[in-house]
Amino acid sequence: MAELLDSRDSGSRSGTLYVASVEKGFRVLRAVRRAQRELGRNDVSLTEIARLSDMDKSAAQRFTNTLVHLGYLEKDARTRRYRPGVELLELGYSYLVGSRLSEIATARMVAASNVYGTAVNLCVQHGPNVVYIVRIPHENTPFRATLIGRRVPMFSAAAGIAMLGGSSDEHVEETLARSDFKPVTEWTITDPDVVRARIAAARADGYAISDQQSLPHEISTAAPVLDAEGKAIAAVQIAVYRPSWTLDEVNAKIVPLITELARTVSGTYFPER
Amino acid sequence: MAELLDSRDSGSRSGTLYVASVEKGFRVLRAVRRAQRELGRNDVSLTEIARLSDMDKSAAQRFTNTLVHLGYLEKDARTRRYRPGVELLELGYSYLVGSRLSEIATARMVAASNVYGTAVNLCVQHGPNVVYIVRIPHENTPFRATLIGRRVPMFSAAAGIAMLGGSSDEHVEETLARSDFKPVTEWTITDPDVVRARIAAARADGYAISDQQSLPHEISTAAPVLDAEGKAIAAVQIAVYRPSWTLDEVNAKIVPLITELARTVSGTYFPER
DNA sequence: TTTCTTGTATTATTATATAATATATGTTGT
DNA sequence: ACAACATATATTATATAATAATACAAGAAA
Repeated sequence: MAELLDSRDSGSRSGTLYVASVEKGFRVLRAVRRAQRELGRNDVSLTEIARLSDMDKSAAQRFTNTLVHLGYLEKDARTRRYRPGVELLELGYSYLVGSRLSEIATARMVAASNVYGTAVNLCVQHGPNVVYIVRIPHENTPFRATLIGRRVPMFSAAAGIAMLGGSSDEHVEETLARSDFKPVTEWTITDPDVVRARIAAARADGYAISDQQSLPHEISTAAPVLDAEGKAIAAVQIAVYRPSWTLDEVNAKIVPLITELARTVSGTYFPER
Repeated sequence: MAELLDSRDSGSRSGTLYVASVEKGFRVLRAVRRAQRELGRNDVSLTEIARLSDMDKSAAQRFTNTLVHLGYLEKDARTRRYRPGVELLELGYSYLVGSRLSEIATARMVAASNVYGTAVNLCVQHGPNVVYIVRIPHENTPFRATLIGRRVPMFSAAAGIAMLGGSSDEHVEETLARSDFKPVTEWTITDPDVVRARIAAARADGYAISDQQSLPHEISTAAPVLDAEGKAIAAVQIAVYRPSWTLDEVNAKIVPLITELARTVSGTYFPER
C-alpha cells in the first residue's frame, strides 16, 4: 500500500513538498483529543502526549512548546498539563463563516426548531463520517448533541443514510468501504447489507429514520439537501427522544417537517432548480 | 522588542524548542482567514496566500500542499484555489467538548432563550478580544451572531465590559493596553477613559449594556460568570435588536434575566460558593 | 498566435529539526 | 522526613529534512 506512493512524488505525504513538522504539530493536537476520548480527561501530561502521538519525549516537548506559544494549547503552570486552547475555535470559525450553506440554512432551521420544539441540525459528509456544521439546540438536548464539529459514522446516522440515499452507487460503496461498522450503541445496525437496504429505502422515500443508532433514546430523522443535479451535499436532521416521542409520532409529525425543510434549503441554495 | 528575546532561550519563539514550520503552517491558515476578512472571498489562490502570509511562492506551495493532505485546506481542482477544510471543525470541537463551563451553561441558556425569545451567548476573554463559545440563536438572529469562535474587541462588547468589571484593575489595564480602540460601528466608544468609566459602572451594577457597539441595531446586555473568589471567568450575553426593543425595555426585562442567569451558571460551576 | 501570469516539479545547499543526554523538579511510598 | 522514582526542562552535536532558486508547464489575457 505505502509502496504504491513514490516517495519522491512531490505532491504526496513525503517528498520535498510535504512538511512533516506541520503534520507532527497536528498529531499532538489529535493526541490531546484522543486523551479526551480514551482517557476521559481534558488535561494531558507531556509523557501521555508522547505516548498518544507516538513521538519520543523530545519531540513532544518541542511541539507542545510551539503550540502553547501559538495559543492552540494551554499549559497549566501548576500541574504542567496541557489542554486545548481557545485559539482552536478561530480555525473552525474560518470554515463556518465561509459556508454559504450554513448561512442559508441557519435561519430556516431556527424557524423549524420552533414548530415542534425540537433541536435541528445540519451536517455534511467527511470521509466515513457525518460532521455537524449547524446545530439549533432545544430544551433537554444533551450537551454532546449541541456541539459543532461532532462526528458520527455515516452508516449509522440518519443523516448519513439520507445523504447516501442521494448519492451515486459508487459513492455509497466508496463510503461503506471506508466504514468500520463498529457499533455505537447496543442497537447500532452493523450489517453492511442491512445498511445498503436502508440506503435504498432512503433513496425511495427521500428521508431516513435512525432509532437509537448513535445515542440511546434518540430517534433521529434526516433528509438530504440536494444540488442542481439531485445529488446530496448535506442533510438536515431532527432528533427527538424516547419515551416522549414514539416512532409513529415521528412519522406523522417530524417526517413532513424535515422533508419540507430540506426542500426549502435545497431550493434556496440552488435557486436555478 | 525582538532583541529582548534571547534567541537561545529554549522556551521561546525561537531556539531548539520552537518548531518554526508548525507556525508557518498556521500562518497559511490565518492567511486564508485574512482573505475572507479583507478580500471578502472564501477561496484563495496560491499567490494570494504567499502574499497574505508573507512567504515566498515555494514556501506557500509546500505548506498548502501539506495542509490539503491533512484535510485542513480544500483545493478546487478546476480553479486551483484553496478554501478552509471541514477537518478544521474537529480542532474547535476538541476545545468545546472539554469545556465544563459550556456544558453547565448550555442547558440553562436554552431555557433562558425561551423566556423572552432572544438569542443567548456565552463568551470568554482571549487577549484583547471576547470569543463566543456557546450560542443559542433565535429567530431573526443575524448569521454572524450565530457563529462559535467569533471574536469582538473587549472594549466595545457588553460581555467584555462586564468581564472587566469583574476583574482586577491590573487585568483591566493589561487588557486595555493590548486593545487598539478601532471603531467597529459608527457608534463604537473609542475613548479609553469612557471605557474605564463603563467598566467601573459594570463593576458596581453587576452587568453591562452596549448600544450598537459591535453590530448596528444590536443592544447587547451581559453579566459576568464569577469564580469562587468573585473574579470573572466568562460572561453570558443577550442581544436584542432595535427598533423592536428599546433601552428602557432592555433595562426592565433583559437585565434581571441576564444577571439571574449569570448567578445560576456561576453557582453551578463553583458549587462551594 | 504571442505574451504574461500563475501553478507545478526538481535540485543542491545548509539551516533547522532532531534525539541523546544531563539536570531540575515534583510525586509517591515507607 | 527521607528515599526512590517519575516526570519535566534544558543543552548540544549531528544529519535529516526544510529550504529557495530555478526550470518547466499550464492557463489567462492581449
